[in-house]
Amino acid sequence: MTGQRRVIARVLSDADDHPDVEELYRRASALDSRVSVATVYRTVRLLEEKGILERRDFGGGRARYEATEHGRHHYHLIDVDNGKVIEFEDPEHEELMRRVAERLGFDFVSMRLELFGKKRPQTQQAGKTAQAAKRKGAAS
Amino acid sequence: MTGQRRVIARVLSDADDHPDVEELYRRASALDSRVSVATVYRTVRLLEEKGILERRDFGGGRARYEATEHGRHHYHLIDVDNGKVIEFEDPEHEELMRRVAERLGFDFVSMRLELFGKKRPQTQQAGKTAQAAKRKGAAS
DNA sequence: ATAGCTGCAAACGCTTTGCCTCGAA
DNA sequence: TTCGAGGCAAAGCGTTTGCAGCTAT
Repeated sequence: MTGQRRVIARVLSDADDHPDVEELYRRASALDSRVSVATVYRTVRLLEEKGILERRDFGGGRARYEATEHGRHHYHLIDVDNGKVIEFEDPEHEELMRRVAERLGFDFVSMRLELFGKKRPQTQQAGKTAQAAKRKGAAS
Repeated sequence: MTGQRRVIARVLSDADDHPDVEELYRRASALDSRVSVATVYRTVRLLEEKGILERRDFGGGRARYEATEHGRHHYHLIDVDNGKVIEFEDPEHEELMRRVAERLGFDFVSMRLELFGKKRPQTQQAGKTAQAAKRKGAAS
């Protein structure tokens, strides 16, 4: 394992948001200026194949990544005004979809679910989820 | 309105599947060899802006289109083995997601839901939905 | 006649890849 | 020393666009 791969892996495991390749490249470059975008692409693909990382597509043309969560799945709510991503759980959901697939004569393989919303301005009791999201830069 | 736009519009309204631009171009060319891909792209974008058409992204890099349905929404189950798309309804779903958004302090704007599955081989009682899907070529 | 549409090919944005060098083991 | 990893730049892919000519109205 080389230095650049180590750096990229570190950036990825440190990230608690959903960076795209450009952002990963930026963060990795800050730690070690020798990394190139090509290596970020290659590393990210490698880690995805190993199941360590998951590629997400929130629209907007670029892939975004997050560490694979073993256990509870979560879904994403994208703020249409600023692209920020809020994670949420919905335990019943997968079971529901599993039944739908079954009803259609299919075995459930996976699903993709994204919610798009606008922050409700009036009631400010959004809770810590929104607060946590607010801390990061644009498009977490 | 020119001939090529008419042809493309016709191909689109005739389609009961989810063609991508390449496929639309193929079908339109068969009716009128004067159409170009650029025009297909332009027309499809135009119709989407007018709300007549909806762009879908089922993964695989290319956009796919279907006529806007006024009224009941539907979702898509993609057969991972051959890319075929089966539509299904789930009336409660949107209401469910609307509540999730609300709980997070957001107004629901839209959602994206895709199911990926493998056709179950044993029980052959899949029903007409699967039958209907079977009639079309690859990737409906 | 004229505003708008079309075809063609070039340009674009993201991602991949060929090739040759470099570095880890 | 050897073989995989990395850098760079070119290529690839779907999509968009500039430009000049053509077409409905």
